[in-house]
Amino acid sequence: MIRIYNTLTRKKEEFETIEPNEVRMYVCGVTVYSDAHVGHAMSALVFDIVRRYLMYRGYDVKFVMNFTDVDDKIIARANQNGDDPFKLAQRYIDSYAKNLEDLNVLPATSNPRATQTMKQIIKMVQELGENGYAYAPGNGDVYFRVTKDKNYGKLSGRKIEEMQAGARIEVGEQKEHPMDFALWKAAKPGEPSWESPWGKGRPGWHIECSAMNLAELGEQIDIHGGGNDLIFPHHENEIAQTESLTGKPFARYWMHNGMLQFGGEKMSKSLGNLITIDEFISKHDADVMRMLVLTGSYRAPLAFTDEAIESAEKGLDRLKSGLRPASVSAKGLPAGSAAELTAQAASSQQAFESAMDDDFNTAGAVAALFELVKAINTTRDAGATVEQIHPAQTTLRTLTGVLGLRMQEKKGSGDADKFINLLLEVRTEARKQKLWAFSDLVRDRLKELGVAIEDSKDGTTWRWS
RNA sequence: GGCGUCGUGGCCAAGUGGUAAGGCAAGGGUCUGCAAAACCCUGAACGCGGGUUCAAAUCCCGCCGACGCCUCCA
Repeated sequence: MIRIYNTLTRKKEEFETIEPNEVRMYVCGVTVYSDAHVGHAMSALVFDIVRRYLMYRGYDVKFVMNFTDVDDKIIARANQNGDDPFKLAQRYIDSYAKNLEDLNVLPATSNPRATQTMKQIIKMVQELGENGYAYAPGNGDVYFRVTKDKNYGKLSGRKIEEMQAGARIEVGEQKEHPMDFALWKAAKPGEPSWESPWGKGRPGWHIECSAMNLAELGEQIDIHGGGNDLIFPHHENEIAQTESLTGKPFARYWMHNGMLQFGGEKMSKSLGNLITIDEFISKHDADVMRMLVLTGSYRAPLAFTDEAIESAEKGLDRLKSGLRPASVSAKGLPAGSAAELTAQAASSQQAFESAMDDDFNTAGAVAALFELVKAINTTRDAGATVEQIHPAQTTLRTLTGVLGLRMQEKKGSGDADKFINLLLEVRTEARKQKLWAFSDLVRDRLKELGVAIEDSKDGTTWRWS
């Protein structure tokens, strides 16, 4: 039984889907006006891991992630560059899609966009108006009437009366209540706009997610995810809009990931303390970013430091060490000893599952994998054959795959292989003649070129490092 | 100020009532010409103060501290 921490109830709850064996899942994507940073990567990775695990557990997962492709910041950025806002958004959508692919994030079942959901958005705003939850003061804006919604604040644990201190009304807005928020915004000159019953305008930020959910997944979904900075106001407002319209509970489980910390603070565009996904990928294997997320806890803040990155990198190497083949000249172990390893693999798998079942405790799951790696390595060292460690390695490969790790050894160009092998042949000959200085020189120089050599009694092996 | 998350060895981090996982780093060892890798061994860690209990890192109260949200934000 899977248990999930639900932001709505502030408790871990048993996971029960609306439809048997089917999970309807929606994750808030990004507003596409600049390059995505590693904080976005964290969120994408967290929900990719959730999704992969649910799939492993036999669920058919419908996974929707949106793109906010019309918004103040996109327009501002486009104006600044003399660019077309739609083209700009498309460019960043493409680049984010590439980032996700690099990070080995499974493609969403669908990626709806605000601009392609306009009809449903307008319809929804209209219906909210008919129900008395929305009002149009006549300036072309439409607002949501929070005082009409008795449950407003239930996700973030806030009360309307207590929030008024921080609320403010922008010039030109005509809100009945300071906490009311825009469903539809009148177009200013030169802005992209759509025809609507209230004149030319564009949607407010929150309504698009409500409309896309409704269009893609229906009135009720199982899991709604996003960063915890979206709890208020974004998700609170989504709930208000959707539930005011349908009269049904919207999402069963609200999941929120913690923020990536950089220099003790949240990494964010407004603080400017960010590292883009492209930058990270250019320096590290994408698995390293995933490993960083896996060794932490998805709901807690994650420190993005050089030390943490290095630790993740080393941990990843260690996991990979479990996949190295046994020596072909290994003598083999008695059947009983080999069976012990297979039994260890089964119990590691159980430990992995019970950790993951408990609110996707990836740190505990990875620990189970490390124990499996140790068992494999020990058995290999003891002289097991390739076949004897193979079943355990298959388990390791499967479970790291559930976490979305690629576990690929680094590769150089294939052309180099034969020259490296030749060089090592020469070096082996030199070692026979005890030409240590020469042998070490070859090793050191290859190391500088990224080729790591390991001598053992069975011969010399090498790999890209 | 309000809401929330959290404080476990040098660092990251699991565990949430019954003798404290795991990874990284450190030290020692096996193997090796030397390295590397792997393996073995070592390490007086539960923020502070009360309380409940036979028993608390784990529950309750108070305090201190960190971070997030309360305004666009994954």
